[in-house]
Amino acid sequence: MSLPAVAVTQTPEAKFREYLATRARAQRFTEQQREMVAYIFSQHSHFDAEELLDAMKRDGIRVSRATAYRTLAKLVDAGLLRRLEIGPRTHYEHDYGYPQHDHLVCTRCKKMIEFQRPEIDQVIRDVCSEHLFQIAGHTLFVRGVCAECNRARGNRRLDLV
Amino acid sequence: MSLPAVAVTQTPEAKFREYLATRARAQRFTEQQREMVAYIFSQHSHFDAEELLDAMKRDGIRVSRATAYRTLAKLVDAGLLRRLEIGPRTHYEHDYGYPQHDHLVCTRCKKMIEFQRPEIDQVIRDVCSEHLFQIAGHTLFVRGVCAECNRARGNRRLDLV
DNA sequence: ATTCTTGCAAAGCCTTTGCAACTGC
DNA sequence: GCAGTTGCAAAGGCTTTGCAAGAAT
Repeated sequence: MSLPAVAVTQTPEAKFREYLATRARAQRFTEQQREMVAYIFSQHSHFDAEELLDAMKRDGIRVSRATAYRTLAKLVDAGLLRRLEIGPRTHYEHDYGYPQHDHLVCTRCKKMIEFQRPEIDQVIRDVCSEHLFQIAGHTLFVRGVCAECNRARGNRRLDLV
Repeated sequence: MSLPAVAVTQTPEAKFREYLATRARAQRFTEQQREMVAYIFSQHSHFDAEELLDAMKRDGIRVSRATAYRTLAKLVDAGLLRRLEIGPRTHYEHDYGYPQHDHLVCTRCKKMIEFQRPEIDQVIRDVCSEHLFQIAGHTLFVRGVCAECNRARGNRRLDLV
C-alpha cells in the first residue's frame, strides 16, 4: 500500500470478466467470484487463503474453501493477483493496478514493507544476459526485523540470524 | 558448484559436532548423522529431502525419513546447510564452505544457476537502512528459461510469463 | 544410568480433486 | 439445456510428531 497505484482503465471485475470471456472455452462469472473480487480489491493487500476465508466469513461472504482456492488461481492467471511464495502458506497481493516491487518481511510481526529499486531489475537483467537466461520474473524477500519491532525489543541483538 | 569455495578451517563433520556439543543441553552425534553429513558434503549441492533419501538409499545408506528431516533441520541450524524455499518442496544447499549467492532457476529443466552480485547486497543494505530495517538475510530467485532449454525450444516465444 | 535419537506409523497442514447438485450463459 | 461452477468431503503431497525401542555419553 506504500507505493503509488498504477493507472488502470478497467475495474478489477471488468478485467476479470474479460479474462474469463476470452479463454479458449469461455468460463463463467459467478456470484462467488464477484463477491471475492469485490472483497479482495476493496481492502486487502497481502493475505493468504486462510486469512481471506476468515475475513470473508466475518463479513458475511459465504464462499467455500475449494471455491476460494479455485478463484484465487484464476485471479492469478488473469493477472489480478500475484502469488508470494513465502513461508508455508501462499500469500497473494494485488497485481493489477500496482507497480512491480519487492518486500522486506518482518520475522517478528510478519509485516511486509514494499519497495521499488530499478537497480535491482537492472542487475538481474545483466546477470541473465550474461547467462543467456530468459527472465520470466523474480522473487526477492529480505527477512529481518522492522523498525517498530526493533524499537520494541530495545535493540538487544545486533547479530544476524 | 559454479562459485569458488570459501576457505574453511573445520570439516563439516567437525563443525556439526561442535554445534551439537555446544547446545544448552548437549545433543548426540549418531551414526545416521555422520553418514548424512559425509554423504551431503561429498557431492550434493542442491537437493530436497526426497532426492536425498532416494540417493542415500541407492548408495546403501539407511536413514529413515523422520531422521533425515530431523537431521536436515539441525544442519540448517548449525549453519552447514541453507534452506531454499522454492516450489512445494524445501531445497537445501551447502552453506558452510560456500559463498553467499543467488539463483537463476530454470522452469523447464529445474536447473539452478548460482550467481554473485555485490551490487544487489548493496542495494538491499540501502533500502533496509532507509527503512531502519535490520537485515537477517534475503532470498532472490530469478525464474526463467536457461540457455540450453532456450536453444532446445528454438526461441519460439520471447514473451514473458 | 541417563537422556537423546531412531524408526514407524499416524497426524498435521496446506492445497487439490472427484462428484453430484447447481447455475450462468 | 449445455457446459462450467459450487460445496462437501476425501485425497494428496510434504513435513512433523508421539511413542517405544535403541544408542551415545
